[in-house]
Amino acid sequence: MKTSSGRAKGRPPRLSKEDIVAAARDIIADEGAEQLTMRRLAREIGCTAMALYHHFQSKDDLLLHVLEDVAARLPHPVLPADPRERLVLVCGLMRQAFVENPWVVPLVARGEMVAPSAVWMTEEIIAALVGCGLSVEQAFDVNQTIWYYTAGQVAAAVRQAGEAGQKPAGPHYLETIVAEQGEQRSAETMPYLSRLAGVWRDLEAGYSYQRGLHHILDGALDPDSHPAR
Amino acid sequence: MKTSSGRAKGRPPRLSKEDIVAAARDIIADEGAEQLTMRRLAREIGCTAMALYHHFQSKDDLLLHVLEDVAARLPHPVLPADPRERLVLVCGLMRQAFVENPWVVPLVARGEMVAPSAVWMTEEIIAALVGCGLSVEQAFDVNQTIWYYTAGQVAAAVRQAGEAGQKPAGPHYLETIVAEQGEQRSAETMPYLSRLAGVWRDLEAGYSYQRGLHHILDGALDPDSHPAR
DNA sequence: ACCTGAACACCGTTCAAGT
DNA sequence: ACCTGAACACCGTTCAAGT
Repeated sequence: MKTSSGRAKGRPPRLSKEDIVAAARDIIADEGAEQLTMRRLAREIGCTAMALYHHFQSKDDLLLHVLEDVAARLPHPVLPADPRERLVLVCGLMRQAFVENPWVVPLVARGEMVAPSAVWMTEEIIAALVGCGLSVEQAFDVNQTIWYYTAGQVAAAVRQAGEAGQKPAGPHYLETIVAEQGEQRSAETMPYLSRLAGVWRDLEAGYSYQRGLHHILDGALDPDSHPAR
Repeated sequence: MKTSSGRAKGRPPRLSKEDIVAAARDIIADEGAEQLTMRRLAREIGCTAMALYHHFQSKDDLLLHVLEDVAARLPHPVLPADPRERLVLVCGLMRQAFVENPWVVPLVARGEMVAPSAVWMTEEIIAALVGCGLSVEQAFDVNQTIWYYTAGQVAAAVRQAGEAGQKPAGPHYLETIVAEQGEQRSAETMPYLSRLAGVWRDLEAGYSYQRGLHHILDGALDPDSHPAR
């Protein structure tokens, strides 16, 4: 019942916010966020770029709506009772959501944009941390730590996935550095890195987000690790 | 003795790579990385934008040289003998370097650019982790975890610092959400976040990178946390 | 070899005008 | 109220030409 007062005035809209958001979402999904420009979006919809500004204040405003649209479609499964299991599962869902929507990572990491439909994850994480025996303040702290870790890990994972798409994965920069300054000298100045250079990519591929998360939880849930503040 | 063979041919260069890099570094330091454009840089130096392309393949190539220049100027103090103390100190230096040069965060986090002059930090971290009793493979893993955490934390810290500069720090988005859907309903659907919304910024300001790092180390250096792989 | 001038193919956004 | 057309103020980069 949104027809506020009397009948609608003026020209009836040909474009709806929902349609524009949906079209933007499709372009990002199909061709990546870099391909989403106001002109490109307008071409897809069949209007001029300027018509979009009648529905959204700016491109950022539009992106905020796309973000909320994506967040509203995220899975919200039933969670296990054990708080630590809940924690690992929700963090995994959060990470998965970012991996599948890599364009939101820089926006959300910079803290400029947030989707109301996704805050339940943070609520669950803090609640589960409290369930593990932390105070609310401690839970806030650990939630931050987890978030920073997750954001950084996803950024790196997205990068690797992007690289895998195009090039035949040339030599890692560490190999280049070792090659440039010579193996002899490299082994002296950076013994570990010169050994690891060749297998760096393999080790990277074997990295487990969940294992790292468990390390953080092991350290953060230890009662001794939280002095009175 | 780089004058390879015979005397120099052609027109003597008016611009040097070093001068261009220095000018670019100054612009970024004074006005931020967003202000560095090829045209702006050329104006500063007193040439056309196109002249720059005779010294660098692209803007990215130029940025790579600026990055290396910055990395080469980072402090490299004597480190304590105790491996855990070394770890915390080197990570602090790394974080500090990023906080003081926020423009490198997205570049390095995406893994596209790396400065040879800064790899000693990674070498020290891995060596210290081995000194704490880990295998090289385990040390690699934990180094990744630390790196992800650091990258994410710095990105957030830089954001906050940027916000503090301009606006009088409007309400946090959590407060906005709570206000929009009502305190009553918010307290039901997200009890912890509705309680934390008002003090979120204060808690954020009280977050300690070092404390989070210690949590990670506590968990990761525990012998039980590394099953055979 | 080193640098210039003009141009290409883009951006997000403003603003006056049309229906 | 809704949309168009032209324009503004930018980008990074290419390419032929000058010295």
